[in-house]
Amino acid sequence: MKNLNIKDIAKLAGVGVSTVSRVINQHTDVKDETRKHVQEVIEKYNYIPNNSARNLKRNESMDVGILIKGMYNPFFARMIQSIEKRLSFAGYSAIIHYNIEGNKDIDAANEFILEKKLKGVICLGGDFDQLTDQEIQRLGVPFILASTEIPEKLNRELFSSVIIDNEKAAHDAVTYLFEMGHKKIGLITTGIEDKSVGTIRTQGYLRALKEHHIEKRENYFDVGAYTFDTGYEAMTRLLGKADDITAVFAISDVMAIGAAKAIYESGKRIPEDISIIGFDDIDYAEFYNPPLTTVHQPVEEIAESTADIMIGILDDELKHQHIVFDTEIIKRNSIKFLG
Amino acid sequence: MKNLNIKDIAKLAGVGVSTVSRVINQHTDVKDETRKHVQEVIEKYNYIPNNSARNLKRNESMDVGILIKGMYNPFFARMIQSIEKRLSFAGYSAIIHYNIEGNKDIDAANEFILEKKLKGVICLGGDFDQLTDQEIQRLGVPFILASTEIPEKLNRELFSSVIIDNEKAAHDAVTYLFEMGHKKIGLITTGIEDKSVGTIRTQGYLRALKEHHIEKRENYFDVGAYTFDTGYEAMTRLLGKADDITAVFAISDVMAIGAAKAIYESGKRIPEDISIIGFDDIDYAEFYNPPLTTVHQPVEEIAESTADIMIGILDDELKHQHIVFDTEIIKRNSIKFLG
DNA sequence: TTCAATTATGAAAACGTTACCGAAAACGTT
DNA sequence: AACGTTTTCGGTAACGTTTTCATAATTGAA
Repeated sequence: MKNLNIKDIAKLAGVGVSTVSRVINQHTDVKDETRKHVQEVIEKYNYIPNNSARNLKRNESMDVGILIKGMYNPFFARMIQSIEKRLSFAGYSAIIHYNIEGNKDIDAANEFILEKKLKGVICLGGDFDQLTDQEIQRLGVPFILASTEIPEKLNRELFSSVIIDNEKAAHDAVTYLFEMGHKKIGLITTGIEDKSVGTIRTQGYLRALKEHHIEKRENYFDVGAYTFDTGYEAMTRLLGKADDITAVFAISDVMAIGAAKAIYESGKRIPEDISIIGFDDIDYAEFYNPPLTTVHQPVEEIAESTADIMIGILDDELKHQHIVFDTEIIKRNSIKFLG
Repeated sequence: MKNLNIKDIAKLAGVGVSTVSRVINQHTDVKDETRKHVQEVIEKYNYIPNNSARNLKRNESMDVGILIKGMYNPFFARMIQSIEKRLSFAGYSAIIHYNIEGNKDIDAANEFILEKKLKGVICLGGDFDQLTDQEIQRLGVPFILASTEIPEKLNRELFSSVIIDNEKAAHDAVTYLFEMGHKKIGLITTGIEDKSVGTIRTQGYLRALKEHHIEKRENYFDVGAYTFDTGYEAMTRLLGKADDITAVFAISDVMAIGAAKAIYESGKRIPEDISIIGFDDIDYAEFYNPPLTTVHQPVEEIAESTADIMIGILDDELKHQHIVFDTEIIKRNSIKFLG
């Protein structure tokens, strides 16, 4: 029972193929009567148009790519799901690809697009500091950066972004720590040199310190890579070289929780001996013991905006735009008030 | 700068289109000399064959679908990533789709395949108890069930599966609880009526009870839906109607962690007052406080096997097969020894 | 009724590949 | 040199759509 094609349907319905095509694509120039009849035949024989043929003719696909930077990460995992849901509802497919490798995030995107003839690309995370307007234009499809840092030199009409203000969020987090009486504040971050999200959050930390006249101490820093393990290791080192800290700011919840394990293993308690604040507000944070104080990113909204922008642009109803969502400190029980 | 096609390359290389096609597809019947020359031209002009045209001609795609049952779930999220990695390495794309809806998991798969002309489908979770051999055959593509329960009546040559023995794993978990001195053991599961994973794990629990001559008590059960929230709610109810339990077995780590929160809020401690054992061994478990004792599923291996089977079958090097991985109880600190 | 304007339809030419088929070229054997 | 084999190659017909173009059917105005 081979699959029917448009010709078969045309014959079955007693019309020409172009009429069937018009019905499928909801063109207006077909008589209501014939439209209904053709639709019935399509229904009856369960005909599904061949996507490859359609894509070939139209020279495009209905696929949008999601390129994810880095290893497994619950925050991105959550975003992917919401994006896919919305994309799929609008008739698009999500093709996901994890870009584990290094720094050429834009090249990865480009290859991805060319190979799969994608209609658009969404990047989750990644470092685009070297990105140029030219490169974006060469991509040739709507390009959205989500949950990353946006280089300022870029022409903002060429792409969309949906992000948070990482510098401010980090600043607020350590300010909150300060308000709770903490002055010796450790930092578990992911970078200090580049222009990545981690570095920007580090800058927020630094600004808050300066603002409250707290001296910056090199031995209060350590670096991980957005995983439980590396958070654990970073904290272990921190405990060794900075045993006087009363609080630590980890720039991701998973690192915060990794760090917590190191704290417990060192015989200290949270928050009695060391306070800790995370970043992201993954659902695990609320259920951690003690419930983790953290800066909340509206994942769901970020994901939905991202998808909606892509859909809007693809449907020609939207131009590129740049959204920055507010973050919020969710106060739970991992921070002690020092008075 | 429109994209080049195979004809352009043929002209540029001074050969026929079929020769270029042969080079692209690594056919053997082309002289080494010409092959090299054509390859150089392809390289030079950065030519990428049009996938739609190729798929149309070959009447197939290079896409394999991943259909995921239920809402966001860190266990599946992790599997998706590993499967995608491997699939992508072998030249296939992963098209993911979350099948939130009800029970017609096979219909979802079928529609998915037809619409996207998928080369194969992998289902993560889902309930296939109503599935028939006929339906599988009608799918027409390699079909792999992962991390779910496999109905016995099915002809095992028609599909692959990679699973664990849920009944035994659950049985082992509560047996371990028994060996640690527990006799009043609560259960947080997801179902008791159907043929789902949850029900099978419930049966393992029941068998262990019987084996150790522990009376089954209806008020020791409660039901959630694989989320933190529902685990929390289930435990809250359990605490109300069964305040004498000394341990609880949650059939997923996220429900266990949700349950833990309810336990803490009731003023009890883990494991001093109530012991808890989870299922899955998601990475949260190791980093939870206290580290959660749980039954470990080899996610990575399950994912890799799943992908490898799909690739093997697609490349005609493998037949359908059925793998069941061993689980293992990871003893951490959420269980008290009652003596 | 007649003609122009509009609407509805079908035929056929693409879109960029692959694969079949036959022919040319290269090779070996006598 | 003549022949049969084998290797290498090019022409071309599909694959199932969409879209353009021409034409047939319908409508409206005179």
